[in-house]
Amino acid sequence: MVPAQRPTYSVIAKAAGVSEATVSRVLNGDESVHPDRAKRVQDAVDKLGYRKNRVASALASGRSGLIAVVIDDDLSVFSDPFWGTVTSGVSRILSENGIHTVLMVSPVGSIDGGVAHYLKSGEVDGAIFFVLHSDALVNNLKKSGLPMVIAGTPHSSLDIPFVDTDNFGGAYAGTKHLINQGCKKIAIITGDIGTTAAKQRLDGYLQAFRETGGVPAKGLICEGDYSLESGMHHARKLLETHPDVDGIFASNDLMAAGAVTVLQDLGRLVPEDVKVVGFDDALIAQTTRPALTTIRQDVVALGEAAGSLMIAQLNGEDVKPIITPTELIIRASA
Amino acid sequence: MVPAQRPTYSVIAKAAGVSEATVSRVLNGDESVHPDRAKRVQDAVDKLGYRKNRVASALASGRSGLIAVVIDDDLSVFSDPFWGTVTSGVSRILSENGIHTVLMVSPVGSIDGGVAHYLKSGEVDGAIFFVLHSDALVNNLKKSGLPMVIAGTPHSSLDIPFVDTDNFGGAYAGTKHLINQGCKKIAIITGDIGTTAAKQRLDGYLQAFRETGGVPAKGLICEGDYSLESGMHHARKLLETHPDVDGIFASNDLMAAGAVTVLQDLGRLVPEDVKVVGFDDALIAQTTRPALTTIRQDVVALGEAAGSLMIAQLNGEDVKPIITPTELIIRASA
DNA sequence: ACTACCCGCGAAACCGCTTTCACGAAGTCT
DNA sequence: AGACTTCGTGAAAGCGGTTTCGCGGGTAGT
Repeated sequence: MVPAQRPTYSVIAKAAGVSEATVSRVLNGDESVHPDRAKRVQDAVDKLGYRKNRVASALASGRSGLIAVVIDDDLSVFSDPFWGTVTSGVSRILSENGIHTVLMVSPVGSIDGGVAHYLKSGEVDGAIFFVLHSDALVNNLKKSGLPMVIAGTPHSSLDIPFVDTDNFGGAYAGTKHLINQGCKKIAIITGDIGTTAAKQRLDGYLQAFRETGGVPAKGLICEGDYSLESGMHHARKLLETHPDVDGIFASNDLMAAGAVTVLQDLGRLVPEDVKVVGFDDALIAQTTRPALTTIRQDVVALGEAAGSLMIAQLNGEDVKPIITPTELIIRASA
Repeated sequence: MVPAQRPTYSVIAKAAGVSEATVSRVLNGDESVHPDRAKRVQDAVDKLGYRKNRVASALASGRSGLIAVVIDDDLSVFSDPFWGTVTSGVSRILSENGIHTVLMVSPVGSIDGGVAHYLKSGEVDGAIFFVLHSDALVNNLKKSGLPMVIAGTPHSSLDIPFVDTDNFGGAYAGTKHLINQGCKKIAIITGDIGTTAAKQRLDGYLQAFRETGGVPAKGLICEGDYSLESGMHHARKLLETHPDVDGIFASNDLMAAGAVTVLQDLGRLVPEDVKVVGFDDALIAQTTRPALTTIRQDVVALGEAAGSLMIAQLNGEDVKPIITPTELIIRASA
């Protein structure tokens, strides 16, 4: 069975009695074509079920209609639903705009690796980066003029548009909630402090603290790394150094869950003796007993924001970073 | 800054003192070129850092170098890290073969929707499908000759290559483990029974049961839907109808986690009173307390298998379905 | 030694769309 | 009324590869 040959400009042009150039103009929204002829073209297109050949179009115009989503092939992607969810948000928005998402799961470390070459090669019209351990690549790419969006706050203050959760605000709200619940001695277990998100959450915590007029005692700030184990480890340590701790803000739910487990193992009641707040509203927040009070971030919205920021750039619009709001979800742990 | 113009065939051809046709032949592995000239071309390519323009190549050859990964925009993708992980496995294998992965997160229901059109349009060289609620689309697409791979067992026995976890074997092993641990009354909470995976896991459970000579009592087979809530719901119901249940095999870890939570809430000790086995070895299996004994499936391997099956097809090789093995991971819950 | 093949290679057409350029018609200005 | 713009449009030149076609020389067959 020969797959029905799709019509080309030449066919449409003939059918509409115009030149191929005019067909192209109509199909690309050039206003200067006379409405009558435009309509003739449109009719022919509809009638013949014409669909533009993306590849030919890309070759001629230099625009591929492809956006790369670059994910550092380090960790995260596996086991963490977070990035998958963001990606699907991105993909949805882009495809609504006729743009496809190509996935690059690859080590992003070097300025000069395969990814860098690919992105510079003009095969994609833009790139969205996840999980930045370093700004080096992005910084370098900026010179090439490639439209980019970073998901997560970049380290340095490049003027590259980014989207991020309101880490500061979320942490502030979580800490504030502990304060409002009457906690007097509130610790924080931070995430990997090499990430800006962890720093911002710490800042939110500090801000809430500051407003009470106090300063967190030394030792109440524990540097974790987002893992369950680090949550457990720091909870244990906290109970040794500060047996009177009565509130813990953890920078993610995993660490919060670890902390809860240890607290209970060591005879503390949650939330009666110690209240715990997490961050993310991941699944584990619901399955932990007591269920975790936590800061929900809207991951899909984050992806959609990244997508729309990219679209805006492609349209030559000025773009500003987007910070998506968080929401305090009150459950049983605080 | 003008981005350094990349060299084209014309430049390479001149540098090597051959025609563009010869350059093309060399770069596409045509054996018929004399080794000496081939080497001259190769040297020129290396020296000038030539990289083929994918788009131009696609237009001329009709092969785009793109494979679509089609994910039904229903559920799963969100909250379940599974598909993200498979996708990254696919992506890795494909990119090793110079092929890019384009992501389509979209409703796959209709035979005639946007996805179908896109896939038929020849813009991609093949498609890998995830999560099939219906074989209709795939079945229809088969006629067009598009190379396809299905991740997960298809419903009907199309002769489309697929990759899947050994659902039957895994469930059998999990149930067997419960039996070996001395459980007398073992329930199963199945996944969405509309999926073949759920059916196969149920079959594995039944098989293990059958070998004991017994038949599962009515009401021990609970039809869940892979969600945390359904795990909780059915655990609650089980305790009502069969208070003496002493083993639960859940078709995924999420439901297992839900079941454990409920069991504990209702005063049962896990694993002392009731033993629980999950499936997947997802992150939540490790974070649940007690940590879940579960059936690990190698999700990355699954993705890689899907990728390599696609590569094989593109190379015109004959392909057979791939079933990846599972492994019983014994933790604390059983 | 003469015809029949085969083989490596270059010329050129072609893939389907975009964009520049120039031309004729219509409109504007002095 | 003549000179100068402006505007809509088509012809044609790409975009950067791939592939068909046919040529010339070497090999094989008789």
